[in-house]
Amino acid sequence: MLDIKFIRENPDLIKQAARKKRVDFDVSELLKTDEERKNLLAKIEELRAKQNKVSEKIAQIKNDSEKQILIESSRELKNELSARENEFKKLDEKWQILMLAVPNIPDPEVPEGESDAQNKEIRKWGETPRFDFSVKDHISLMRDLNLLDLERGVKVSGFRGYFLKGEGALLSLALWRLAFEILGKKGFTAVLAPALAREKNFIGTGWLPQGKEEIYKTQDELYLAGTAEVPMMGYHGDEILKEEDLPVKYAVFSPCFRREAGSYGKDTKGIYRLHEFMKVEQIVLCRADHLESVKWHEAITENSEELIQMLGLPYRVVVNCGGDLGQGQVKKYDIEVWVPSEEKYRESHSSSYFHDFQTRRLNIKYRAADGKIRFVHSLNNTAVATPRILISLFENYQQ
RNA sequence: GGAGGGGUGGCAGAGUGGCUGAAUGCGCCGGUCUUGAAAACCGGAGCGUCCGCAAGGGCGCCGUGAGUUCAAAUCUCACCCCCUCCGCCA
Repeated sequence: MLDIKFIRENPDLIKQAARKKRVDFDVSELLKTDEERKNLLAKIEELRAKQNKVSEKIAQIKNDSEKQILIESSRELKNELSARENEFKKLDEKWQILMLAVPNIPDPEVPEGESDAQNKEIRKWGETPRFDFSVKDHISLMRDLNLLDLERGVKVSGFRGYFLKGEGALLSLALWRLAFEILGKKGFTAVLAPALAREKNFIGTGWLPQGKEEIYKTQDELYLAGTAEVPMMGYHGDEILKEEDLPVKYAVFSPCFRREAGSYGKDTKGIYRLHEFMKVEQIVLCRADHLESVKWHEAITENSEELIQMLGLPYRVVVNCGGDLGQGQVKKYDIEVWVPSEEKYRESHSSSYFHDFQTRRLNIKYRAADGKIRFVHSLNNTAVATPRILISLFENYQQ
């Protein structure tokens, strides 16, 4: 969500943002609705002011017949008011829907492009390994060592189901622990978060309403989060933080659930794309300052690079193009690790910042040093996601 | 699953239809006193939004939403959450 005042003053920026993000959004419709809404609200408030004055008089007057006359006139006001209020309710609903669809403004450094194919590499680390034998993929490597059971995974869990066993299971635990270790040293608080969360957390983070197809819904009006970003951002919802407590930094572990609705044919083999996986996520809430956001964006990206470097995996960092950005994201880096069986770098981490797009929806503020209350800025990045990272780990180190 | 109690400002806690945006206490901010502090005393202070250069003013906000009423923190209904007891349970 953006500030309506900002939208009123900068409709062209919104227009450009929608174009760059390849989002279909009509600012002029929002502005028209906003204008109507504002005018109607002014009218309603005027009527209420009158109503309040009359009410006050009624309370004071003793004379019964005079009182009756006032009550009669108040009744008329009431009728007019409720008609206007009904009108307003419809208009406001439309306004809300449009407001939730407004894309955040991408950073000028975000490259033009339709999809991840146009993401731009900004740096590379490590040598891609050369093998003097024919390379196996992670599926056969892990299956041969009895660390992964996809067949029984599907039997039990359905399409994209899996079991990790033995050292495959233990290695996963070790990776989460390593992520907590590295981030703990940098002042991140370790958190185990629920994956089951209320709808408002999904709207707040921008996963809903647009991503409806991607999310599992339970029969109790709760949803399964696709990332710990959802519960962890909701954690401070409706709070006013102290400036001296910023930045707030969390390393959050949670299971992650994704329907993968738009990718039925994609990555159907192995453990790259799953309905259920585990992840340690970095979450940062910082002061409402662009440079502060940029600083932390670089920092959380480097944290993940540090982890990948410790694992000795060749990787590259790309800056995502406009068409590959989420609605709320200002800028995003993906880290892609080398997958020998595909001879490609593939996404393992995703690092983005949002300015106050999420915190405005979630109502997360802080009292700044000047006494003003502002929305904090939010950022997040993967620390490590399993089992996906295992693909590179097994394939790059095969002998 | 059953029975009961409750959600009010940073916190505690009054308030059962108009004089209540809300008593009181604690905490917070400013001042007096003091070498300095504490105590005491005096004063101040909610959030959002709209109009306005400003001073100021309008509207909304007592868990959420709907309703009754000329008028709702206060009455009615639904929902959410918390607490106590019983049952079940990793």
